[in-house]
Amino acid sequence: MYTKNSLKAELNAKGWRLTPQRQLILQLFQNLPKGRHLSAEELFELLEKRSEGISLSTIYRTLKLMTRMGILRELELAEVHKHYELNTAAPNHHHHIVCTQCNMTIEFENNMITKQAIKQVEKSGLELIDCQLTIYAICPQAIRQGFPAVMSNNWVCSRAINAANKLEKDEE
Amino acid sequence: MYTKNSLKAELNAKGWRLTPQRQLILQLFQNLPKGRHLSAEELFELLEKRSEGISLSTIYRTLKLMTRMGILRELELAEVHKHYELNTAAPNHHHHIVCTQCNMTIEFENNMITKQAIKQVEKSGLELIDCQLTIYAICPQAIRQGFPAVMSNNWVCSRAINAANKLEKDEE
DNA sequence: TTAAGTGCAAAAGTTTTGCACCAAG
DNA sequence: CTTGGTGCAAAACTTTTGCACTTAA
Repeated sequence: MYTKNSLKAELNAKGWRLTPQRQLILQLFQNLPKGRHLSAEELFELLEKRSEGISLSTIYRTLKLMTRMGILRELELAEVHKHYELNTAAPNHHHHIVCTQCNMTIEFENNMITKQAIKQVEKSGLELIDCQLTIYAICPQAIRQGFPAVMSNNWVCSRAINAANKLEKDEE
Repeated sequence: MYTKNSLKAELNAKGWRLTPQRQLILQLFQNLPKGRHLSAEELFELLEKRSEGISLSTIYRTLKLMTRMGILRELELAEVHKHYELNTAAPNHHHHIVCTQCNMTIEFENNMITKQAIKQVEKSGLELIDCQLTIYAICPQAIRQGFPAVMSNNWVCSRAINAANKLEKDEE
């Protein structure tokens, strides 16, 4: 959990500055419901709604910076865009199962995986920033529709629609 | 390992067709050195060099199709583009460590991780297609340069350059 | 024969950049 | 003050699509 001051300290240590935009973006991530992640575009729209507009380019620049600093983690899910969420200490890392057909995402924690990741990275002599197990799978709905044929490129299983609706609600 | 016939069978079973382009692309992936993966653009250039040009759109379409069929796996490494490689049976899946600064990639196998992934996905009732643990880390070179400050956006550590040179050679 | 696949060119997106201005340290 | 950050608009890329033409089955 960052305070204004600890964020400032960490930035300044590297010759970077604390700006209202950076503060706002981090704060927003810290208030996000657990398990929720945002793309650059979503973040942009969220801020616009609150009329605390930040330009898209600043958002892109900030997301990249914070990812490099290890403050955010960049998720590469089946969806088109990169998504971001707060990075937490290694043993609390969570991982994702994604339906390749409908993008439905399930989050889970599994310490054994995280531990193995730490072991692997130590063995290689690098320094861990983040680790993510992404499992690509097909959900039962999609199987029932006869994956991988039948459905068109835009086919969306109903679970996905439910998940999308749920997210919409969370935002209100 | 697909033969022309087994590929054809699998395609036809879903109402799709075997085309010279699809055959060529799959063949190319099957001949790739172990651990090598390609982006759409790289694949395009590789084919162009051999004057067996396939249009970029066909390449994109084919990569997507084969990923959905489970023939290829889509890797989301730190690099900009998606990369693709042959998908193998689950217990042989390998995972990646990527330096977020220089994109240097280390491949490793770890059955415990794969087993946990299988367990997780079974628990959730979906059907596994692929699982990838991606570890984001910083390599010693990058640390020495004072990560995460100092280096510009384009900074590339020498290890990356070595790795790149090595790849070039593999291609000849 | 006919439905699917290809290539091309155009469109749609996403992400990055140059530059003038502003502001944190 | 001076260096880094922001916003804007333009540029650069990546990926998708419409369409006419080919071709696998």
